[in-house]
Amino acid sequence: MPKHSPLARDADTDTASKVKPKHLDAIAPVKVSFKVQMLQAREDAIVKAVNRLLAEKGFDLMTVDEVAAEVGIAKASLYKHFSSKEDLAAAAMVRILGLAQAFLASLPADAQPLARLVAVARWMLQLQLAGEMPSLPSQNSSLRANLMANKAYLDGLVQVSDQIGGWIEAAQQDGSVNPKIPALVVLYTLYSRACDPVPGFLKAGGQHSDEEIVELVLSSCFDGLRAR
Amino acid sequence: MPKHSPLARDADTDTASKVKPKHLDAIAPVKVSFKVQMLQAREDAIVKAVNRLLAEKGFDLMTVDEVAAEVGIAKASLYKHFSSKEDLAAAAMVRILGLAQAFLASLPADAQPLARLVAVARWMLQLQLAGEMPSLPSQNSSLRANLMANKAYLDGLVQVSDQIGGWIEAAQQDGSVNPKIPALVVLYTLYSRACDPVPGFLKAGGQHSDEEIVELVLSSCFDGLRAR
DNA sequence: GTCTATAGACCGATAGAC
DNA sequence: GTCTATCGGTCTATAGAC
Repeated sequence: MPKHSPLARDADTDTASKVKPKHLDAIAPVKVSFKVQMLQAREDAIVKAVNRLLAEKGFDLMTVDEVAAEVGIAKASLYKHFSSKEDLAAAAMVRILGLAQAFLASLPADAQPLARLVAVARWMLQLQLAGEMPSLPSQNSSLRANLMANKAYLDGLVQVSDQIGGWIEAAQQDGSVNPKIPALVVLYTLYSRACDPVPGFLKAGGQHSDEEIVELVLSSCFDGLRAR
Repeated sequence: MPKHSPLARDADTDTASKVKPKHLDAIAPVKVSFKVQMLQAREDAIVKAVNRLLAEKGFDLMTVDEVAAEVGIAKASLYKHFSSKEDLAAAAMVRILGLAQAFLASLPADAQPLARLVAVARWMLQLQLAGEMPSLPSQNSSLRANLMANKAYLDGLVQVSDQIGGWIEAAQQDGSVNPKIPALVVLYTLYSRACDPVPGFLKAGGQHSDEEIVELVLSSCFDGLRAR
């Protein structure tokens, strides 16, 4: 779990804490950097593998042995980076939240609020269809407790929610989103596109391309089933 | 789960198959009937317990020991009725499908197609909020295989889907449901209300009553998020 | 020679099955 | 009530860097 340097560092769980004390950098800066880069690269590989497995089988059916095998390292080495299976899942969620923040920031500055919301939903659906959206069971309480104790996760979630929440309110004020629906309901409805089973069913049916599926689900979400 | 009369029933795995051959009924009809009733009552208690636990914790987190404890019988007795954990889940699904069929049949004969669809969605949401909607992970492959091999489940699913599917097509023809959305997408969208996480989130938030939650989700489902 | 990180055996608990 | 498999988590012997 956390490797603290002898110098005053506050708790952190990742490899960055393995960096040499700064006064030694002048002696062998390249080497240290390389070592750290290797560790970070491996951590990244671990998180990506976890992400993929979470998307494919879900938390309960994912085993730590599988993760280790997929990364190609020993299970004990996993526990040098992450102290529990829950931590692995949390790291995957933090990664996704980071990707989400990057996506939100990449939207054109002149985009209308509603267009932004649609773009967010589309992004989540595409990610899900690509098998890259980790979906955690909301029922597992030990997992929930772990997530709620994870600062990086909570921070990311709050930031993303605040940003999207602002767009929802703006869209309701400019009249493009139904103002009768509480903003929180709109937010949850958008979030739930990340674990919507409909895209998977349609994909399994084989009648539609991924693009068609995304647009169909977006249409049912924003326009509703009732005729307009 | 449907209880067939001793007359004209085909092979099945549940207790009903333990019924005495018909020609013996005249000899000791009361006794047999009582015995069978006890077995059926216990089976019913088992399936209801499974249903509740599936709704509460999901398939993966539900243990067979829990089921036995909840029913108040020995675990071994469970295996007299159902040969595997997957079978238990399948029985719960068959029961729910039976309830669904009864509900569909109870709708007034003069109800419009769209009104029927809304009623179905409302029924699923109410069941979910009441903690009585078993939701199975669509990822677990052994469970899926077991369900797909279960005739009673498939039959029930097909019957319900056919009935609702007919209403969807009628609603699209009378112009009340968007005809641009394939009927299958509409059907899946309705089904997915059974495992929609939004009601649970809203309930956990405590800002809305169950009735409000149902109507909010119905509105977002049928009217969409976009303003009309 | 010392020190660290790893790989793979290992353990305890638990769940499904009978 | 027992048996077996599996999973999360740990321990130890070793290989390699310095």
